[in-house]
Amino acid sequence: MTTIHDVAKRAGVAPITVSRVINNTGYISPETRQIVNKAIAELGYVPNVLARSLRSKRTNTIALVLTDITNPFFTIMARGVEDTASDAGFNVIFCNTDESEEKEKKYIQLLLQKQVDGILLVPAKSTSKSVDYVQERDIPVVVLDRRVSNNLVDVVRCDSEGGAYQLVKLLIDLGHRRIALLNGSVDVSTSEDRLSGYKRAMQEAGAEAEELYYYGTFTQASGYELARRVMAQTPRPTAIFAANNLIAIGALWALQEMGLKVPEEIAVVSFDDLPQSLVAYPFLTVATQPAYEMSKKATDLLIARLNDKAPDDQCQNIVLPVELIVRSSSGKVVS
Amino acid sequence: MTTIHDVAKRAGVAPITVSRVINNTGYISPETRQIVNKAIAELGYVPNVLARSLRSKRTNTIALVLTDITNPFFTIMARGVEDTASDAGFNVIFCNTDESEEKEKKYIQLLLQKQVDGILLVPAKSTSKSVDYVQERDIPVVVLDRRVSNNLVDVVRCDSEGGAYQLVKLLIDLGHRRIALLNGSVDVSTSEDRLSGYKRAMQEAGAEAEELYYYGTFTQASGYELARRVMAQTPRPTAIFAANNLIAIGALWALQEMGLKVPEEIAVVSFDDLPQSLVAYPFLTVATQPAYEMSKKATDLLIARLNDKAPDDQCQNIVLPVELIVRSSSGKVVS
DNA sequence: TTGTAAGCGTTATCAC
DNA sequence: GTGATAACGCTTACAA
Repeated sequence: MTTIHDVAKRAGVAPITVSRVINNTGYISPETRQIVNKAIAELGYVPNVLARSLRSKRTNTIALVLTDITNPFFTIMARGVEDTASDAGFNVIFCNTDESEEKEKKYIQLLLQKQVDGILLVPAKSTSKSVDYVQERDIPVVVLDRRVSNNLVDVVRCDSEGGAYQLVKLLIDLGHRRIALLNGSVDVSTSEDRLSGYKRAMQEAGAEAEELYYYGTFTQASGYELARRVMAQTPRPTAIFAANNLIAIGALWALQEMGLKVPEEIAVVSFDDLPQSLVAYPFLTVATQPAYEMSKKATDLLIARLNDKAPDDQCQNIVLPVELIVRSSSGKVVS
Repeated sequence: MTTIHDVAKRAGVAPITVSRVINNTGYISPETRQIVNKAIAELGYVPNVLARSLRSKRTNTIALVLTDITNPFFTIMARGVEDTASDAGFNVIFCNTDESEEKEKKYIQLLLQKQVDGILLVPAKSTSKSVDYVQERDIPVVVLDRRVSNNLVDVVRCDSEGGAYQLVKLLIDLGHRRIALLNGSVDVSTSEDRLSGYKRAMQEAGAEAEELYYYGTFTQASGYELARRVMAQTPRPTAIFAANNLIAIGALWALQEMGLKVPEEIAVVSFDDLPQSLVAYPFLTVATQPAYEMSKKATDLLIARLNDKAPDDQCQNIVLPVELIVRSSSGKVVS
């Protein structure tokens, strides 16, 4: 393996001079720089960032801890973080927790071992102890997508309550009163907030509006399960509000199996859109979150913290608006 | 920051003893182990893997270099690599090259700087010099999903030629003779192989079968573009073979805009399925690749190489079969 | 503009 | 079973 010493010897300079050339620090005469660069090229030298980081106490690496990268919402988020971090000279390590607090803890520990400069966290549970654990070790954290019980932390997320309200309001305006919410997991703030928005809209609709909500998980399997259960009731709901895109798809599978036509026999709306590039015939009415923009904002904030560019006397709580996209699955006015 | 020295001092032992406890190496008396573990817990000590790796020359980290993680095919691959590597005690760094040789080169360099133990590479071009560059520095590489001009490297991929043949054969058996292939990029082996399979099937069909193929990129935008161009011809093709899922979706957008019904007015088949969890009403006839299994195999092979468990006198060339899934988009027999 | 010396936190090597 | 010492490859602090 070629080290900085080998390069220095070949160039006839001291190792620190090579270091200065590599890092563009301090004054170097053009001639020396050229000689050093020649030696680097001839030897095919690649600096060892482990050694660099050990000495400099900076890894230029941040981590994104999320629940499941195969969910397109998080895939897009991952791209947003990667693109933003990369532009700022940072690398990103991704970790999937599968909504498990235990996995989250394990990964957080690993990341601290790796001396990451900062962490972006989508907490598995709103009661997550991970934020405290990281903060105790003086590593900056920014919480992404979900609220967390700890107040002394930066949070960047979208307006789940407002989005849910808009979707349910739309259904109500279309004439629906029996609207079932197929929700995600308990203990996740987005579930709670979407329920709050649902309740607000339902309560505004008055006494005939009947609240029907069910917790599950944010997966297609759970959406399928809940939809079957809900549709077995009498009288049946006339509309379904799925708390995310995977739940919505699971529900659509169930409805199709049961021979129910959307939106004629049952209206469906959902939180989270699917990326345009993955859908042949878009027909789901959704509240869509700016996933890319959100992750970009969070990454910028984290990097600002790393560079002491953000006022650390107070935490930021950034809430981005969601956009209602009305397509055919919500149907027309019900008489 | 708490170091191994702090723990050693508190436990009244030498640093190396703490090291032995952490790593479970050598003989340690149960009492000493307990004392050390107590000190670790009390101080909230987290080992610095930078220092460890610098000394031990092992990072327990591998890298997956792919083109775009927002393509579900690669998202699944990423999960496969992560899950497999994690089980074997390795961490994974992901990099998106966006099919750019330049980005690929930049990332490869970065990964070598980070001293990754090995690299899984989906090469941007089949002429990629990256494999050589990495091998010159004695880092094991396994090439994933695509062939590469260098023969002295392990490759794990799927049978693009066979899958393409099956899809086109299906169309031919259904009566189609004017079949347009909307292909991916030139210089990517999967494009070449899918074209080969297409040609083989077309040639078997005899003289009336008219070869129509177009190169683009593996994106929805390109599929849209090519479909518009192809469908403007007279006489029009009666079937489209999209070289991947994104191209297929782009083509479907174009066909819908042009008011052409699938499969009544034009049949469509595609390479790569979309994950079940993302599709409400599956209707595309596809050749689906075992992405998760492929990435698992590749990761296992790489890790075997890292542990000197694979015979290194010869490279492996693993080709996995693809599966034909016939749905409605390919239509019924054309009279 | 360039160089010397020391140290980052850990483990390999050898010793007891 | 446990420990002393040196070294991994680099950069900080200080000097010249």
